[in-house]
Amino acid sequence: MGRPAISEAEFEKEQERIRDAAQTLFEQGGRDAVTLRAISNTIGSSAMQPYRYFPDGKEEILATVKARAFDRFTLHLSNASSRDLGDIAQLEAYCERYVDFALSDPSSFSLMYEQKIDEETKYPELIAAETRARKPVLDLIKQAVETRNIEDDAEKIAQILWASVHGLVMLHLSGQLKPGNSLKDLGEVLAKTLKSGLLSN
Amino acid sequence: MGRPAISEAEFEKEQERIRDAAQTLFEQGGRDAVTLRAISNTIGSSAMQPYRYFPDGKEEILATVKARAFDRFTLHLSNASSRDLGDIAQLEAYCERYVDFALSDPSSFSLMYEQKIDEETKYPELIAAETRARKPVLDLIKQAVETRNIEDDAEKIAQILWASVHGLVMLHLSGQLKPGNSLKDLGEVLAKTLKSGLLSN
DNA sequence: ATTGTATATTTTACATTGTAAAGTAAACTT
DNA sequence: AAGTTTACTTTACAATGTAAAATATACAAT
Repeated sequence: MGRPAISEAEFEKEQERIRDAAQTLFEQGGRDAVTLRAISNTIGSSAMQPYRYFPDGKEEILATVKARAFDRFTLHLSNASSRDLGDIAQLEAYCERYVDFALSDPSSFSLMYEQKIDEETKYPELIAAETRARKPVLDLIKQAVETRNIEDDAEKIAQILWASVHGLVMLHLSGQLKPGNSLKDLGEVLAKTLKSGLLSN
Repeated sequence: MGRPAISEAEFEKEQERIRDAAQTLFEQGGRDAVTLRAISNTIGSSAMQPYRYFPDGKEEILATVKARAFDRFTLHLSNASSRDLGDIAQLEAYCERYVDFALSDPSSFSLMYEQKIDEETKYPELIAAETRARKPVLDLIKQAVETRNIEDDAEKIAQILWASVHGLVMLHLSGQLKPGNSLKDLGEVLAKTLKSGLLSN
């Protein structure tokens, strides 16, 4: 009795339409362009419609856009692994890919790493997506650490490598690197320094 | 002829009251608590009053709050330099101070490094303030590079050191470091790695 | 067929925000 | 006393997120 509830598949399809709309708006006009009215306008519905599919409203919608950006990031990074390279060369390739992504889609990158308090606990999917992105690098490092008898914890090494590149990119994106030194140059110096630092243990 | 214009000193005093109000609001309730009505309420004026002293409105007011946060950061870092320590030990002290600051006032730190497009060109004072914070570290590194005949560019080294610590802290603040490894531990591994990497050249 | 009811969607309404524009007050000169 | 310039307030408005109410829809039961 009553109007039939839509199927789960349809529900998810509708979620996807909303997320697509939000993402397009984000790409075209940045964060501020993502409003519920703009989204609903795009999908041809009332302003309240998105709430049916994302009860938390705008915050939740943006979280899914973020998660998707992380997925693109993961994919982009995974293209860096060429099995025929040595582990160090592979790590360097990851580093380059990381920078590539941030430069090719800086607004997505900024969105991914913007800091909303407690968002990570509210949307664990975000943390999961970020972890997925980092995993290949971690695995590679674990393997390298084993091969080379490096004494440090592989996980810690992975995190500091990731964090170093991350910091470089973040400072670049917020315009706080000295203009003279390109990101590429600095990345090379960083890679060289970390490499010799790790191998000399 | 006409009501007398207030003196420059008074103008700046009024700016300071507004900035103080904004800063207090920020400290107590985060970014969202900083509204023009809350500010004007605090200083006992109409909502439009702040515009007299900051024509660009909210954005400009927040930029001054940011700049002041950078100044506090600079001060905090400057307390790290003990002349009786070696250069490496001093660098490690800076690193520790950096982390300290971010952990003791994470919301200010986030504000300082949040990414508003084109803000740096609109408010060059912000970039200047960030440069001031970094300068002691840069000087120290320049000196160390000279002393030790390291071949790399001191400026580049300074930037990658700064960026590495920055990245570590940023990831920590956005909850994206594995919970197991404390920031302190990772900072030590990072410091050790960079140190041996730089000195082995 | 009509009525009832559960679900889906829209309409309406409201509080909050930044800020433009118009209005008012104050203090000086003439 | 009148005029003018500066400081400040009041009013007004558009945009936004979203709660609450209203409506539409599609089935079941009678």
